[in-house]
Amino acid sequence: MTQPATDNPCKSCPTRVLCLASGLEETALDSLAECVKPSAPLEKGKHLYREGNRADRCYVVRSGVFKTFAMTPAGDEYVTGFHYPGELLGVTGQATGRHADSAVALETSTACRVRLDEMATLWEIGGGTSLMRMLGQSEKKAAGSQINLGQVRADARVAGYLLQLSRKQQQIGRDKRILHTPMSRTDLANFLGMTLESLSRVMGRFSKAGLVTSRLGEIVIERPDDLQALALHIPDSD
Amino acid sequence: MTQPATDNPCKSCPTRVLCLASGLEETALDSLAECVKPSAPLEKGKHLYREGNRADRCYVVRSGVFKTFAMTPAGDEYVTGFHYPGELLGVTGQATGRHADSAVALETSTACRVRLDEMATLWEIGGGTSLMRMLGQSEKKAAGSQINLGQVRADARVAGYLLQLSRKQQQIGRDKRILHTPMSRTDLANFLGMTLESLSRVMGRFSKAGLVTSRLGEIVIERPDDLQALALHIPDSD
DNA sequence: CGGCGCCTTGAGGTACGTCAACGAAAGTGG
DNA sequence: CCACTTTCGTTGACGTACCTCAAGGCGCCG
Repeated sequence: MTQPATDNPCKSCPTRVLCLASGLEETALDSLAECVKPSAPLEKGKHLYREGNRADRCYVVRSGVFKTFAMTPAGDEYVTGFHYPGELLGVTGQATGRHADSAVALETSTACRVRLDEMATLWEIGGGTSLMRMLGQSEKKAAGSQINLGQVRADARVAGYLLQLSRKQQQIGRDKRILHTPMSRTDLANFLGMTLESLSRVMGRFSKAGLVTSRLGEIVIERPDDLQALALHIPDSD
Repeated sequence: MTQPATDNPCKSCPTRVLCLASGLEETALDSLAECVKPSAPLEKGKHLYREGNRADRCYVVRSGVFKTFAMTPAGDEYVTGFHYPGELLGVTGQATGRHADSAVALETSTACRVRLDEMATLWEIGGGTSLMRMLGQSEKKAAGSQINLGQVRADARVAGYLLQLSRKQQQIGRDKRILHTPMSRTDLANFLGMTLESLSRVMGRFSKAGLVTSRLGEIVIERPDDLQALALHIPDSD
């Protein structure tokens, strides 16, 4: 980095190409930085927002990983997704003005706030299409998950999700073979609609077959083509 | 209706309270009608848009029901959702500029087009919060489906979806007990991640137990509480 | 060392997929 | 108007993948 430290967090943001800043003139970034404020780092386990909170803003993941989930009246947790840099969070809350899910950091993470009442200016400075693009990605990811969860076989659901994560890694400029997975097996199984034991067995089978190797907090894809054959093709859910 | 026929389709729209028009001043509706054009009625089986088409707009269902789906390279169809009046369609296409799914009318239906390049004016006339509200509902619906599909038992998935439809019926001002279901069993089973036969058996069991009665193209919920007990509670997915 | 998460591994039951035959409704042609 | 075909939904028998219950490694921290 030869350029000096700037007080504009958008100009120095590592994920700006994924974000609202994408496609904006350099000069518009100053205006953008007034609508979009990065949060202080949230440590593992800290909430970005909670179910029931007022939802007068939404968020963009800047670094780290977040988990979103909802509770049943019985107190069971239902994981609705894992969210990597460049992804929108908290949009569901805009339906009613109160968040319908909770978001918690799975490791030290940061997110940018976008206030709802600043969005009009966001459109004025030309960030509207970026916003729509991100919303589209968010819906597309949801649709991809939907198809993936529709799969009957547990192997297919796991393989499909690993590939989705792989695409995400590639999109944020990392090695697509190395999946960064700070979530617990419990959460992952919950999200994929299976039991902890089933997920463990599937991963065991994948490892034994040489499809993947799993270290602590990461999974390495060794043979993507074979995984692809197990999963059905998901319409590019980046 | 005592008022004369108007050439502003938004003012005469039966679903305007669900739509972008909600919350707008009466005077702003004229501006809104310039951004939002209703389509001619689409007959059953006609496409609103197709996978791969340019996505320079999105849609709001005005009447009828649409099915969205994607194809695998193998040619299998994957149903991603059924969409009732007041729901947004085609947002996923904004991610890349090309539609990632196809939308087809399940009965004679209409939808309003919202051109992407008109959205800036939509924000100017105050429709931005309505748009965000609708986007939020769309995401919320997706999250609800996600949780529902995460259910292991087929009974729970079916019960959960019937209740979701029930809420939708109520929202659009119809009897919440009577579900309007123009989709084929095949499509419904596909969407719910089970086989035709399983769905048939589940419905048979529900009918025999007196939980529902199913006529042609509609399902009547007789004992919502018992259905609720079968489904886990889904966070209000209106 | 002992307690506690977190994950793995094992044994057994069952819900759902698969295959296949049947029935009912709707569109077609004579 | 009635056989024919086609589509769609129901019902049955059987196998299997996954859930359930339960016990057993590991790593972490007191």
